[in-house]
Amino acid sequence: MATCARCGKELVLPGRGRRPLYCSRSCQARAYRARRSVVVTPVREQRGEAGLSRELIVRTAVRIADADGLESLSMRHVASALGVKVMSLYNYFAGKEELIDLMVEAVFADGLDSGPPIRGGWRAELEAAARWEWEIYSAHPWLLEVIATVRPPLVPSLLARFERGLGAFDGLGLDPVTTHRLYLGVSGLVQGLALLRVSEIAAGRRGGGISLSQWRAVTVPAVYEKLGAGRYPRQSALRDSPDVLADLEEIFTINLRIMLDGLAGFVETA
Amino acid sequence: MATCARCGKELVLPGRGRRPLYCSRSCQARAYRARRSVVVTPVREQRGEAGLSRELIVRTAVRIADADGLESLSMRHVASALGVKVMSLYNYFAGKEELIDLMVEAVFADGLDSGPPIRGGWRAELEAAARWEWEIYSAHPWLLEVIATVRPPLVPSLLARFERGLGAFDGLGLDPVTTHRLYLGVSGLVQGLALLRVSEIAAGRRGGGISLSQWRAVTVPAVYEKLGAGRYPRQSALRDSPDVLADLEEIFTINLRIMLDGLAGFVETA
DNA sequence: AGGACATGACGTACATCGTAAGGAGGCAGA
DNA sequence: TCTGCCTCCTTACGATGTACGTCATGTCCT
Repeated sequence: MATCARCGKELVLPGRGRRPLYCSRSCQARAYRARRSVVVTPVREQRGEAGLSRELIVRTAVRIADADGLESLSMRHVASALGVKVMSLYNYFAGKEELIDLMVEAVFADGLDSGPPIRGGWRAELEAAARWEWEIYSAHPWLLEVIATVRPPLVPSLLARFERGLGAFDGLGLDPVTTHRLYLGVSGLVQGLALLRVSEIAAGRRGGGISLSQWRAVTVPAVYEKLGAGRYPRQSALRDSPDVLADLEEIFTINLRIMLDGLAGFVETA
Repeated sequence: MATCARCGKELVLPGRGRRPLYCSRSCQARAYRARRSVVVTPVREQRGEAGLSRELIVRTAVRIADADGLESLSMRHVASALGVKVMSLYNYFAGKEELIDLMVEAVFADGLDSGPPIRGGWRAELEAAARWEWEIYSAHPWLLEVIATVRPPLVPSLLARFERGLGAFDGLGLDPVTTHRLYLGVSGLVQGLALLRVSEIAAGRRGGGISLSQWRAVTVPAVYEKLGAGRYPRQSALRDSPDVLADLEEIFTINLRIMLDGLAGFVETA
């Protein structure tokens, strides 16, 4: 009397080979899913057949996150953008976290190998790395939300970028730990300034249909007013200054220069 | 024939005064809630009566967020920590966003007026402001998540901090726009480096019960391995370096010094 | 004194989220 | 034709934020 290889129920039909037997196709499918663990092998994709694929799903998810922000990146949203039902996505990813990991990987890998390595000494190389990171956060603001809320995305392409950034310090005679610290500083400055853009964009989205400047025009004076006119003279002096979002490139440029100046002093004395 | 002041239905009983009349207690309550708009006036609280209060709720929410992170800050969680049902909280806040605003306000206001203003020139003042911001993000890692995902929290205490920070540049002869840019640079560096801590902590929480170092020990070599041993020599050299989390104070100190050095050069030539 | 209003705690209900569990059926090889 | 591999699907669950309405208190005016 043979039994089902998964649920143990007795089988009416005796098995003919030495393969496992299942009491139903459901039991068989479930055993299959348990067997293949987390890593999905996209077979159809290799054969170039139509239908879903990890890459297609990731591209769609990135497009949604770019346009509407991370908060509207729901599995249902992605699925419906692909004309597919939600649970179909789970044939390609273990869950939303893995999808986001792959989104990060895809974005950081984009253009990774393009162009020759920058020449011109550590300063030019570092500046190039910083500008590249800056532009990625500009194009994909959700990246910083992921970094801030979810995890340090230890994806290969990010490690590659990191490695290239560390390489800027080659030949300066610094020890690895110091190199690491310095590069984290430059990268931190970029990320911190990029946060300005992210939060401004998020604020704009939150304001409903109104533009950012309209939103600011409403709330900022209200806050100032509530606290007394003369209490914040320095910020009041900024009322007619360019909007932070409009001034962002200038802010980035001037502060990157300052940081690199400081670094120059450091490597000279070291 | 009088009508309900809210829903317009005809009333059977004619009104006797000139007050608005309502067709039911529900209509009256709803009109009341609409009338008091967003700002809630906590009357009981003033009288020192027991029960809920905005401040108590905010304190509880901050405690939860400090301990378990922003993602486990749910209204139900806060309510149950207070021994209260969920909807009771909505008598004190328009919604979760307002609660979070007040959490930010409370945290930034804490210790705002303590101590005399720092003397010792712009550099000492800036450094003090940066260190203070750094410590706040250390104590309340969820703050950066709020900044990154939700909104620029234009709460009064934050504006006050900002104003004080801008004040460090007083007397240097810089124009307001430049001052603004420079301060955003220092603050950006602090926030960017603080992101390191936030993401490390989030990663640790994500790993379930295991500690951060255990998690790293598992995943980081796995990533390295998958990509070939010699492909990331500079990061491989860091394998035995102190953990980022352990090294964070050093990373902050050295990079703040570098940034301030760069700033010194800037203000001298300006 | 009596009734209208202010205030706050609560129950119910709903849409949306991630995703676990399992079923239906196309496909390829035996 | 059968069997296992693989994909897509339906159903369902628990958690979330919160709209709406109800009830029980106070408080105050007449």
